Amino acid sequence: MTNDTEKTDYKATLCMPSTGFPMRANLPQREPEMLKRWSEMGLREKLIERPAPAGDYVLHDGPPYANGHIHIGHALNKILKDMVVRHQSMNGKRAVYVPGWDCHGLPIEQKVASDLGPKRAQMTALQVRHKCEEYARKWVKTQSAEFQRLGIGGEWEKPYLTLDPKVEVGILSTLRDLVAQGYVYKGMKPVFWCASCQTALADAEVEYADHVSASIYVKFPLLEAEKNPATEGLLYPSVVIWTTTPWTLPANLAVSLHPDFKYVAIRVKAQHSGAPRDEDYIVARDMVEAFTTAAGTGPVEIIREIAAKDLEHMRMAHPVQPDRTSQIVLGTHVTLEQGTGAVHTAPGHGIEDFIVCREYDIPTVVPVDGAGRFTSEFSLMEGMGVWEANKPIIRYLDEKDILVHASDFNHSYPHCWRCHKPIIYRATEQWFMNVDHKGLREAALERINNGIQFIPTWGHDRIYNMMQSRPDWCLSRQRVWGVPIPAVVCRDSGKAILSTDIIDKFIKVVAEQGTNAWYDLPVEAFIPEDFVSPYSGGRNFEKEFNILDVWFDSGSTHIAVLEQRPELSWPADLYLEGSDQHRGWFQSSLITAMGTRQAPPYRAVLTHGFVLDGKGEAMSKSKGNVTAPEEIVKKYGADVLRLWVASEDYRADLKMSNEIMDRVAEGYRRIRNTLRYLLGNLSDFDAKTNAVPYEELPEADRWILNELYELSTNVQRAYNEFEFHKIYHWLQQFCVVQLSSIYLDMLKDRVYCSGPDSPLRRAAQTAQHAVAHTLLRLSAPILVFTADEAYHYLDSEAESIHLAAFTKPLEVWRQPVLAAEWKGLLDVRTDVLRALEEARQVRKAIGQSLEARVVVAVKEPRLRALLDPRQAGLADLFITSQAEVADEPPAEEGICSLQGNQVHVTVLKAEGEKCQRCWKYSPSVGKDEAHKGLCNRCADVLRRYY
RNA sequence: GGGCCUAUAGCUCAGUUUGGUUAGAGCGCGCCCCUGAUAAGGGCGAGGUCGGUAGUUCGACUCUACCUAGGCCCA
Repeated sequence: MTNDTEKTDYKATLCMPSTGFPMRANLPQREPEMLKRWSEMGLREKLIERPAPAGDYVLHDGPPYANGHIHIGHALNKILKDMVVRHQSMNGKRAVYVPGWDCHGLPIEQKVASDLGPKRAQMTALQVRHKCEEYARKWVKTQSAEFQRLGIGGEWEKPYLTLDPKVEVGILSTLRDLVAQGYVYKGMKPVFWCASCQTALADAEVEYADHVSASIYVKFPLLEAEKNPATEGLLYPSVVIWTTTPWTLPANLAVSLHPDFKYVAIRVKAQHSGAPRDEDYIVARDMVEAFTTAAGTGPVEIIREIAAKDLEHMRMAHPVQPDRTSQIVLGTHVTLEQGTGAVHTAPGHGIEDFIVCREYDIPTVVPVDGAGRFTSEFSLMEGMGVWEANKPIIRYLDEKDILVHASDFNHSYPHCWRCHKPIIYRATEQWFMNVDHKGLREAALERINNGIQFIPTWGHDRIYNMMQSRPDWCLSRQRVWGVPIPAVVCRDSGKAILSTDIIDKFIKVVAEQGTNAWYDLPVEAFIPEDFVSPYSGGRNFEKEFNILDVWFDSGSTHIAVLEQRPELSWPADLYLEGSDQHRGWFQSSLITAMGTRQAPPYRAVLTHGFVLDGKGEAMSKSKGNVTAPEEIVKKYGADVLRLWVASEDYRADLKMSNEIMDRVAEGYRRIRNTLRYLLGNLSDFDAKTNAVPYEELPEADRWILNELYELSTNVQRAYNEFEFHKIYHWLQQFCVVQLSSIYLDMLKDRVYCSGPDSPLRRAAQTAQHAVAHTLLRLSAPILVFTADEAYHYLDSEAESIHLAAFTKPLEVWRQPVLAAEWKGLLDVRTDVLRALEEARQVRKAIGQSLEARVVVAVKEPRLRALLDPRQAGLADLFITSQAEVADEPPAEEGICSLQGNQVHVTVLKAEGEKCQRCWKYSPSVGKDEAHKGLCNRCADVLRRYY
């Protein structure tokens, strides 16, 4: 045959897809180019300026910390936010996204200090603050570029920074409002304290190292034991405690027992004034053996069991403060891991001690000064350092016959990260916010129950439980890098004052000079003219140098940013952060809002999980399983990273691995290629002049439009419900199944062979045009780069897909009856394809399905009603050259036959010769005088169009 | 130790709300076709004791309890 030349000739008469949209995405290179284009065309401005018929949508950005490069969790968070914002924007809302940064706080101060090294000691607070600002701004710049590279759209030129004086004013005015309403008080709280550096330490500044402490068992003799039936009749009864910090005994105010533990009195041979005598010790029943062994008491006898409750409130002689007593309290912090089940409790030196004593209204006593020396509160050893005091205290206990046993004890103990000396726990004065004042806690809980949408819903339980049990908020930090708490001390009375008058004056100064003014200007600059100390009536003040907890900074941004910026509004429609923020930002923002505005700062709270490795374990440097967003962007491109975010269900934790990313990249490729094919088929289509009215579309086109209707409806609903992973799977599946496998495959003959301007081809293009437009819009919030790139090939005059709106699918597209019928047809198709596969793979009788003719045999009326009216179109559906419906399988054997689930299928050789143009077999081939190698359809097409 | 969450094919997800026929999809994998979507496209197929155990029930992936593994936040 002379086919070779002939084939080539006819290929030129086919309408093959043609597009400049590349198959290979090359995203790492192309994406930055698109960012540049968007910036040059002023996409942001256009988005903001265009009319917003549906109103505003405010997603308030939780500020990341301005320290270090962004990690995968940041990327996840920002991409989710971006998808929400873009979706809202395409829904006709004005969704201005103002990114923010948390710029104050210890980690930056620490990093700057370690960069400075020994120089730090010579620098003033102001100089350090300048360095910190410089450092924070550097990382803001870096992270901003990294976020933008991910395609996150936002006000990157004017973000909010918590170090910006405008924001600082907002933070301070939040504090002012709380002070005005009486929420803020000064109280005590135990903190880590380095006596050598004379400073408070944050948890992050503490390192643990081995340390040898004194381990002692001490008797607390019960007073008035005869008056309590529980202890009546015991011999010299005392409660025995165990401690490794003898120096905290002077601060002892109580002994804690666990309310649920069983306690016993044991009879012990003790020494008293140099002579032996029987005494009864009270310890936890389960600790008797451990205690008697460790203390070497010898054999003991259990005299009686005693419930902890029956001992509550009993008084005991104080071991080292003769003019004071101690009392028994109950607390669940008591454990049976070590000791006696009775815990020495000094609220000035332990957080749990502090908490349990607060419940009993026991005041906090701190007999230790900032240098770690005893004050006059412990006159016996006033001026002595706590570490030197251990031995004399033990000796004193022994002399008083209340020491049961003493030994050395080697354990892990907190040390100062800077001077490496052991540190102490010491209660200091701090500013607090009372979360129960004016019923704030109850009001917040009420609003959590009513009026805030939580996505997923269990976010409600989480924040509710936390809000229910959280302690007062410690607002102050003894640091330099932050918003100063403008409190002053009245020199005459020694009392601290936090006054709205002073805060107001400070705010005015901050608006002009920033918060550095607190360090720069004399205290007089902040004292209003007629202000006098409420304690002394004098005007003799000095500044306090505490800064606000950084959580207060970010917890005030709903006021400092949403209320300040004209393009934003209060409250936010949505806060969207990781699930750790139930304790963090969600809560701090809620508290400040309830305190100052009596309402929550957000209408909805969405939380996402954390990014884990392929095995589902947390990423950590030590495990070496960390994936940086930069790596993904370099290897696959930002759109693939975004598609990964969309593909995973963020309500649980998300997994990332090479395999997962390869799968997503594959999914991306399929979507991209499907788009490319659609664009290729539409290259010569002008919707204005070529579109075919819906009523004139062939059934297959109406079917795909129905599928498109379903897709569009479902996807838009999923966007509204923040279910992005469903969108990914639906888009992917639509491209692969409905389009590639079914519709586009069966369309090829019509599109390629019918002739460029034939109604059949124009009809196919009309449907594909709708598909392409819808698909691009639906995917635009996720595939920000790819969707826009493709959009320009679809409509060269359009500026950007991101200025387009989601469109409601046309109601006429919805054809439930047709859809149900086609479901039946496609089931028949499945049977046919299986038969064709047997003909191909087992019988080796055909290659292309066009080489076959199929006979579908079935009697069932339901199926016949489906098939009979469509006989003419079945070959197209099956992509065979011929297809017919019969009552019985044909007499001739054919290539193979198969009883499928729906119908019996016989595969036969196609009738006639192969048309050299459309490759279908037809008896009409050879009949046309002018075109011997063609079927009559192709011959007609050539005459008409070529 | 406490609060909240997760666990369905190698991977990502449906399904479970109101317990009920052979638990679905896409990707990947195996085999095949095509070479007119071609660093593409199509077909067929093999993969799951629904984390484990016990219980409720005529019947459980679905309900209950406990356990295991993992995550976040606390202690």
